[in-house]
Amino acid sequence: MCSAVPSCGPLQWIVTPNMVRVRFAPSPTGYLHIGSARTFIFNWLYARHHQGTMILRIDDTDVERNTDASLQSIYDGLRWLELDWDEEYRQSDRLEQHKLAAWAIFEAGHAYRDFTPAANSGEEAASAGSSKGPWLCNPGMRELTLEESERRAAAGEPFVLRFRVPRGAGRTIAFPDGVYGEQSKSADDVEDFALLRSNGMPTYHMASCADDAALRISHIIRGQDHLSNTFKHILIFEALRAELPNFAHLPLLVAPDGAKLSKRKHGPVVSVTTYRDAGFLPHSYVNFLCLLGWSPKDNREQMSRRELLDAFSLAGVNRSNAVVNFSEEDPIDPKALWLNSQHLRAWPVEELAPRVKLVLEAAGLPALEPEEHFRWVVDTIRSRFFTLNDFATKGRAYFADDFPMQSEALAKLDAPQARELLRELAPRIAALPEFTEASAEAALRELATEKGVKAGVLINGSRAALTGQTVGPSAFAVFAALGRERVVKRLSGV
RNA sequence: GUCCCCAUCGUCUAGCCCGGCCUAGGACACCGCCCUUUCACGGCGAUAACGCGGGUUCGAAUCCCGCUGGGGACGCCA
Repeated sequence: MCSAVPSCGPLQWIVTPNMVRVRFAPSPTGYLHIGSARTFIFNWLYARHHQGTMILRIDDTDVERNTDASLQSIYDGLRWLELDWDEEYRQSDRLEQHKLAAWAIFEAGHAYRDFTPAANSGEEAASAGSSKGPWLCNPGMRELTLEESERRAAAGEPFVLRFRVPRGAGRTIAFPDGVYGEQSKSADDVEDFALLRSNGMPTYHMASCADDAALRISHIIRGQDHLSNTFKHILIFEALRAELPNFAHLPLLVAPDGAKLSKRKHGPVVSVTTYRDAGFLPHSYVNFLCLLGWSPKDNREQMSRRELLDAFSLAGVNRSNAVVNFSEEDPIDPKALWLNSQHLRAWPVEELAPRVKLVLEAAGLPALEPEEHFRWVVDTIRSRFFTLNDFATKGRAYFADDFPMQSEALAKLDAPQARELLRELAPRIAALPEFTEASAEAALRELATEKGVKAGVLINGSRAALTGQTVGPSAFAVFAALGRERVVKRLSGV
C-alpha cells in the first residue's frame, strides 16, 4: 500500500505509522467553495487512508474580509458532506507565535525592513505587469544597514518586513511534488515577499508556514495555484530551521471556458450549498468531486466511502485541470446528477427514508404511515428519480392529494371511455374484500374483459388518474403505494 | 511581461514513468434498438479523441526538441 506513495518511504512507514498529519486551511471570506471542499476531501482521504490526523485550520488573518457567516458556511458545508477532522486551530489565536517567527527570521539575517510607502509599492506591483519585467524588491531597501534600519524604525517610520531571497548566487530551490514530480526554480526569479505588514500583522505566507511547522504538518496537499508559492514557503521553512513537509498539489477545478472557478464569475455553481439544496446525497457529491482530477485507474466510478478510502493515493491524482461541466441553463454537471441517481438507487432504503422525510417536510408534505409502508413506497419510486428533491416534486402525488396533472396524463384520460371505465373501477376497488396489488389487478382486468377493452387502457388510465403522470411504476404498485382510500377517491373523481 | 504548470472523445478519465498486446478502453451526455400494455432502471449498439511540427526508433498516444493553445503565480489577499 505504501509503495504507491513515493513520499512515504518504507522505513518511515514501519517506524512511525501514525505520523501523517495533513491540514485543510480555508480562509473564512466566502461560502465553502466546491474546489475547497475537494481539497478537504483529498486531504481527508489521505489522512484516513494512512491512519493519520486530519486538521482543520481556519486561516483568519485577514481581519478585514473575515465573516462569521462564512465561517459558519464552512462548518455547515463540511458537516453536510459528512466529513470530520481530528484537531482544529484558529490562526488568529497564534498571532504572537507568527510574529515571533518573523522576527526570528529577521534576527537570523534572512529578512529586512522595507520602508517604501504602501502606495509606491502598489504602483511598482501594478507596473510589474507591463514591459518593465518582474518586480523583485523595492530599490535601496535590501541594502539598508542594520543601524539605519533600527534608527528609522525607532523613529516610528512604518515598514513591512520582507524576506531577503538569496539572489545572484545561482541558488535553485527544488522539491519533489507528490503529484507534479520534481519541481525547481531559480531563487533569482523569486521576489522579496512580505512576512509582516506595516501594521505588524503576519502575512499569509508567514502565518501559514509558521503554523505548518508548529503543527508538524507532514503533507501539504493543496490547490495547484500554490505551486509557485511553494518556493517561497521552502525558503521560510529553511529560515525557521524547520523540517520540510512533503508537498502535493492538486489540479484546479475550472469552468467550461477554462478559467478558475470563481464566485463572482460563476455564481452558485461554486457553492456546495447549491448541491445540498438541489437534493444531492452528500456522499454522492463527495464521490463526484473525487472523480475530478483523481481516478482509481480501474474504471470504477460509483464508489462507497470505504472504497474511496481504500483506493485513494496521490499517484492516482492527475495533473491537468478538470472542467466542471455546467451551463447557463443547467448549473449542475450531468455526471454529478447521474452519479447521484446511482447512489439514490443503491442506498439502503432504511438510510434513504429519513433523508426523503426531511425533503418532504421541507416541502410541507407528510411522510406515509406506517414506516414500513413509507420505505416500500420510497423504494418503488426511487428508480425514476435523480435527486432527493424529486420525491417532493415528481413524487408529489404519492404524498399529497393536490398534485399537477400533466398534459400527457390528461390525454390518456381523454381516450374514448377512459373516464367512465375508471369511475366504474372505483366502487369495485372499494368493494374488494382485501386490497392488494393482486386483487386490484384482478378487479381491473375483470372490468376490462367485461367491457371488451384492452387492459392497457385501464392500466395507463389509472396511473394517469392517480399520479397525474404517464411516468411511474407498475400501475398496481401505484395502487398499493397510495392505499385503497386515495385510489377510490382519485378514480371516482376523474 | 517574467517564472511555474498542463495538453487523449463535447465533459470526466484509462493507457504515458517501464515504446509494440492501442485498428486508443471505460463513464456521462446525445442518438438508435431490446426489455416494459407507461416511463424509468437494465441490456445492446452507433457517433466521438492522442493540438501541430520535427526528431529518436524496425516501431511513438507513450521518449526528446520546438511551436501553438490553455491555466496559475508574480499584493502590506489568502
